[in-house]
Amino acid sequence: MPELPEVETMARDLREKIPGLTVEQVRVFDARVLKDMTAAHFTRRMKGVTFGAVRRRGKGIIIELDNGRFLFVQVKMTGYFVYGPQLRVNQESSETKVVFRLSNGQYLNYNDQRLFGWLYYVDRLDEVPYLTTIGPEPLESDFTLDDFFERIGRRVSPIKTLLMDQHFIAGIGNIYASEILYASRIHPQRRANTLNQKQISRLHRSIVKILNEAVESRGTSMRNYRDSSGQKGNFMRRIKVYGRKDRQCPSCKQPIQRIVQAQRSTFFCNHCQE
DNA sequence: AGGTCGACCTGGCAGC
DNA sequence: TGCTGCCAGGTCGACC
Repeated sequence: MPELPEVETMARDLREKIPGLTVEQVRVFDARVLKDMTAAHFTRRMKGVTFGAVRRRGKGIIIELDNGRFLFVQVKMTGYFVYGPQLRVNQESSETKVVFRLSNGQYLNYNDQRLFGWLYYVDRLDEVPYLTTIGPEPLESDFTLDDFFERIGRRVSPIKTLLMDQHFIAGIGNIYASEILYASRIHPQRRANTLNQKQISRLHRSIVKILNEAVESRGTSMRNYRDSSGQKGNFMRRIKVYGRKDRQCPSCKQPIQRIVQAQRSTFFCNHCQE
């Protein structure tokens, strides 16, 4: 899915567009995206509600509602929003699962090809297990080197796997884990507790730098990802290793390697990363 | 406690 | 042209 930078882009786009707008009509095309709720129930709850503040936590989008409730969205691998005028029926994407008609005459579609994503309608955010268990936000001030250093030293799992563990740190997924480790010159199979102080410091700096740059670029579009206007993210151009097996390392010109860790592809340079 | 693996889904693409 | 198998920005729960 969309990782932190892509979800941040989605949240920022929604924040520009939907606060203050009221839901006039809801159409559910596939109720499998609704968490613990039938289409009828969801429609009844959402109709007449006005959207409030929008924010991101980890890879989730939190939308406040004027009735004190929340819409929480986990887009997982292929979920995304489309905002704009109504599409004619035969132009509507087969990926469109839920459509909200808004009080300004515009439409907000939730699309999701693989149906892994979820829309939660909840009374309180602590009803969402994901939100109560995920780790620190890497772009917030409480993501300090001291704390990171202290926690990383207690973990024995390979560093790539650990970076993707949302309980350890929120928001990093498969693309940025590879990119961050390349920038840090750390081998993805290194056990977390074997990293020295210098490496941990480089890793901490790279996490913040890469994620910030990717947010500035409105994310990465390898395949499916699009923003709510249908545009691709621009960080693709700055990808150094992800998806580039057998291509040259930008630094040493050796071929990029692909391995599988925890059932996910990892890309790295065996020469530059140790 | 912490790690690994299958399950949840659809669709694009390479190879035969 | 099929067909098969592999691959895909994620997370949860069952198992060791």
